[in-house]
Amino acid sequence: MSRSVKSPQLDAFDRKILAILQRDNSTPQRTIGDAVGLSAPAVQRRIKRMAEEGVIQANVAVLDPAALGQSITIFVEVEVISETAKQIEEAKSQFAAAPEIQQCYYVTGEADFVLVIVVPAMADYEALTRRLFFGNNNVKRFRTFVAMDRVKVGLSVPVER
Amino acid sequence: MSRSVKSPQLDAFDRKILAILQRDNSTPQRTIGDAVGLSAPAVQRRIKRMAEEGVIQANVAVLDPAALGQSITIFVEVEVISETAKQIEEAKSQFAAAPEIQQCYYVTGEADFVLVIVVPAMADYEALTRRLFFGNNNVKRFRTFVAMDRVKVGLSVPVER
DNA sequence: AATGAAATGAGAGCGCG
DNA sequence: CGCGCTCTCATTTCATT
Repeated sequence: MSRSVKSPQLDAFDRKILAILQRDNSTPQRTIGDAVGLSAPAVQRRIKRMAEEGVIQANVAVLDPAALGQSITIFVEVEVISETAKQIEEAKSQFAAAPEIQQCYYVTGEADFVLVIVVPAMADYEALTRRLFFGNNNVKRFRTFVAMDRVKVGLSVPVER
Repeated sequence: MSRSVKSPQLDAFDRKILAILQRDNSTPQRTIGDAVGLSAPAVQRRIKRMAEEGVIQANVAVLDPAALGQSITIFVEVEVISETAKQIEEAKSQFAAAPEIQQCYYVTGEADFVLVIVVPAMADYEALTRRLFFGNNNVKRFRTFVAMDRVKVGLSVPVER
């Protein structure tokens, strides 16, 4: 469920702060203040407010998948047979529950779902397909794309107006 | 360029720490220590080491695209005409440079690139396609999938063995 | 109503055993 | 690796515009 809680009213200061935090959230508030032209407490209040409003959703460490033995990134388009609300919800929760699935989008177009998957080896992906796709009789078809290069990876949002 | 600097030798403590930081990197070291069974300084040393090794690549804030007026997420498969090294590199740097493109992967399969794009409105996506795809005569074809629901979004890597 | 300066407190960083 | 200290930085208070 996507919840946009409030009407966030972001001014130019807020956007500059977000641009910095999005790149490195360990930046001291003092440093941020110098960069945007505010004092540290002012920066702190704005950050707190935006966290409460949900503009800042989380503060996370970005890890190197390869270092964790998860070196293969795979894209999958999934097409389902029946698109009843119940079955779509079922598919959503099933995909969301799989730890190998980093991202899952419900989409329009020639496919119904797009998945981004990270696994240690192709054998693991094969096992996953058996469990998730072949083991689900509502899956009509799926197409696999194996990533050879992660050209650009991130969840960064353009902040400028 | 993907740089795996070292052979990181991660033990069970490291993995537990990473699992926590990946969810919330503002967690106090003391709290992490209690959770994994180590003292705060030990946790700190491990975090520092993993940051230096590149296992921890960045510490970032995750923002709500909708709150920033970027409410549409789009998935695109791009197929190119000529796949010479030079032209692939050219396409990579072009895609990497566009701020609307959150993620770009070079893939095997029926497409050559997969893109994840975030824009304020469809008109912006249309403008982007004109610039990036129709304006590039090495692009043979592209298929668009508009996200209706972001079921699962993240860059989380499975940490368990 | 939001800011900045100064005081307080929590947590990170570092040397020690 | 854990214990202690120190010091930076986050957080609160308060006067100000």
